[in-house]
Amino acid sequence: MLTDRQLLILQVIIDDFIQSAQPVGSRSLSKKEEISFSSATIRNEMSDLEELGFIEKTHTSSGRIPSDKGYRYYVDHLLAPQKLDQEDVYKVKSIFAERIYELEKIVQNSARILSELTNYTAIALGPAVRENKLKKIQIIPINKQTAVAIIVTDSGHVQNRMFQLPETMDLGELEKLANILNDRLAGSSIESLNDKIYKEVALMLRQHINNYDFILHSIADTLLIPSHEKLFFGGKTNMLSQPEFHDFEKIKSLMTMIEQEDSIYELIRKNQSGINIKIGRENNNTAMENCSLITATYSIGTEQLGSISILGPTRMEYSRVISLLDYISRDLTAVLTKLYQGN
Amino acid sequence: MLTDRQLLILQVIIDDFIQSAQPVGSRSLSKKEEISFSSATIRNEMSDLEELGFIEKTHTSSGRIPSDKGYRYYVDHLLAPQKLDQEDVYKVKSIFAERIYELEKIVQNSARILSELTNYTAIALGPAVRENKLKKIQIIPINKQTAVAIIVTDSGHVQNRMFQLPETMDLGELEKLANILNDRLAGSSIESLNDKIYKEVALMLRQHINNYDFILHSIADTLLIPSHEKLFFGGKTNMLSQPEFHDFEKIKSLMTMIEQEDSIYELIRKNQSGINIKIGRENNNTAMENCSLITATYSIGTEQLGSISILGPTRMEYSRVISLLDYISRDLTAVLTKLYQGN
DNA sequence: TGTTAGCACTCATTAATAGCGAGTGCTAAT
DNA sequence: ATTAGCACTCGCTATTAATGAGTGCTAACA
Repeated sequence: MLTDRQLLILQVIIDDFIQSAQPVGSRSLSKKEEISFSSATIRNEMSDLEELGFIEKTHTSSGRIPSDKGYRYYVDHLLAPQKLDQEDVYKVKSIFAERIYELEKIVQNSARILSELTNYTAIALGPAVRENKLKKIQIIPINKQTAVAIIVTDSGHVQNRMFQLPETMDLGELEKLANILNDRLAGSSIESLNDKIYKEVALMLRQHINNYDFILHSIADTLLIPSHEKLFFGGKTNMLSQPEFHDFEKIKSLMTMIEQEDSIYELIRKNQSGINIKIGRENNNTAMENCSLITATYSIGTEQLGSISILGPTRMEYSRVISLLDYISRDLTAVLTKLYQGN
Repeated sequence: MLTDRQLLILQVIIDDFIQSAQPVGSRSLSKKEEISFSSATIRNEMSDLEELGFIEKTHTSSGRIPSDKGYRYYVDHLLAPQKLDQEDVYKVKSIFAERIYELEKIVQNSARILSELTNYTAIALGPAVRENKLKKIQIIPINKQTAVAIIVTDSGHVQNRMFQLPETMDLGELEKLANILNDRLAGSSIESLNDKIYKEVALMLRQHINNYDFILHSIADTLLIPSHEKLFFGGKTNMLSQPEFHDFEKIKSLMTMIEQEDSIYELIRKNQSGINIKIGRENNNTAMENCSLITATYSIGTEQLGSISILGPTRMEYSRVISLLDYISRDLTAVLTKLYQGN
């Protein structure tokens, strides 16, 4: 167990390093007003803290920097929740100022604002449509060979895809097709559609529609949900300004990873509701070794919809970011719940 | 006018620099097999070429590098069109291998493949919907207060937006609204819709729809086309690997510009059909000082739809990039024309 | 007269060197 | 238990010198 003095020193080291990005030495620590003992005492304590794994040296005679473990302890035990100042609150509120009814736009806005507020990179995972219910399927012929299928969910999400028509299909038959699909599938969850088409609708189609086999797969494909929800980014290039990324290999691997939606999705996928914090190597990703990721989820009622994350250096302003994320996600949840609860 | 020998030297300097990214000196030039005169002679010629503005020195005793003007001359007069090798052709063909009916996906694919083939950044400007004709407007109520309007064009493009309903609006009335809109607007170009709604449809709506004024603007907004077509990117981070961008300020301003869709749009907006080449400062953008942009347009029939560009360092493989872009854009135009011509 | 050999000069780059300063660990005195 | 003191480490910066790839200019040559 750490003594009070060790805690104090750890906290001051981390606060200082977050601010300066420079290793913190015993002498400069001893000058701080919070600290009333000599640099020699601090050196002894730092030596212990290092042995315990909370801080590290960059070389034998350097000052100390926090380790992942140090940040973890800081985040779990030492963090004083920061009050947002008026300007922050004002900016966050502006996300909801416009009357926007599309979830995606709101979420996208949140990412942008958040990145501006923090100067880090914001990543928002768009609302899941998996559990949305099908409102309506429209099939609209474009020309003799092609038609576009449009599905609309009960949250107003629209998704569409073109497919090829069999030669012989006429308008009446297309309409019949759409009717059957709507009769059978309206109200079903989006994620179940593809399944249901084969299990419950196929037979019906076979009876009523010519060229049934030709069109079945096209339709089924159309109803498939994308492998993951949309990702929205804000401040993708902000990390270029962080001193820890003034190293070409580091920035390159990070930027390349950010461009790869799959790996980003992998990073932010599983999150319990509330605030989730992954520090440095906890992210299990070499490109993220010097980064922390803080994620907050948003919901409608109790149903978790998506998440908003901040990606910053491990030397991140945890307190501020957590406060902001917490605030935004609560607001987002409240607004969305009010808008969409109990359709 | 340049002598043949000067042309030869200019060409060899540029070819060498494109390959090596290092200033080219007289001695190393004299060793090339194409060149059969002494380094002293070359120095004299280079001195002239510099005076004429085709090449530059990085410092008083350095080798020469091509200037923007040098590249421009090279591109306009010296470029030998390069034959694509089998592998390139194969990869380009793969863009069209899948049976995809959505223009946007094809264009997006082109950008990705092109960036992989060149290791530069590819930017595709999606198909313009401005001149598409309206196929159908659908209005689908989501709940008591909101509905989603969906418009479909004759090319299968779908665009949708949610809007708020007046309290008193019932289903029948919504349907009536949709019918009026379809009657009046089907077949009109997308860019004219917003206008027409106010000029030609407003009166009709006023007569038949309660709360006409409430809904008019919502509908009109929905029919507004976005300020510019979609942009698709490939290889956004490729420029990080170019030696000319191993400078933090440069890479930062370039990446930041790439993230700003507006400025990218500004760069690639106006292009005559065919291949367009902008070298370095010709782009009129400080972040692009060390970049060239080569753009090819694609069309359906003779109607220009969009463009595909390659953004690379001024020291770019012009010959190869031009060949690739030319090839892809022709293919794209051919495929699209075949698919969509004369709906 | 166009070409080339030769030479003095420039400048980026690299390696070696030294001094500075911020830091440490350890020891001994308080 | 705390602290003053001291030797030591190491990154950083500046200086210097050597190297080498390049230049421009001049004079000789074909």
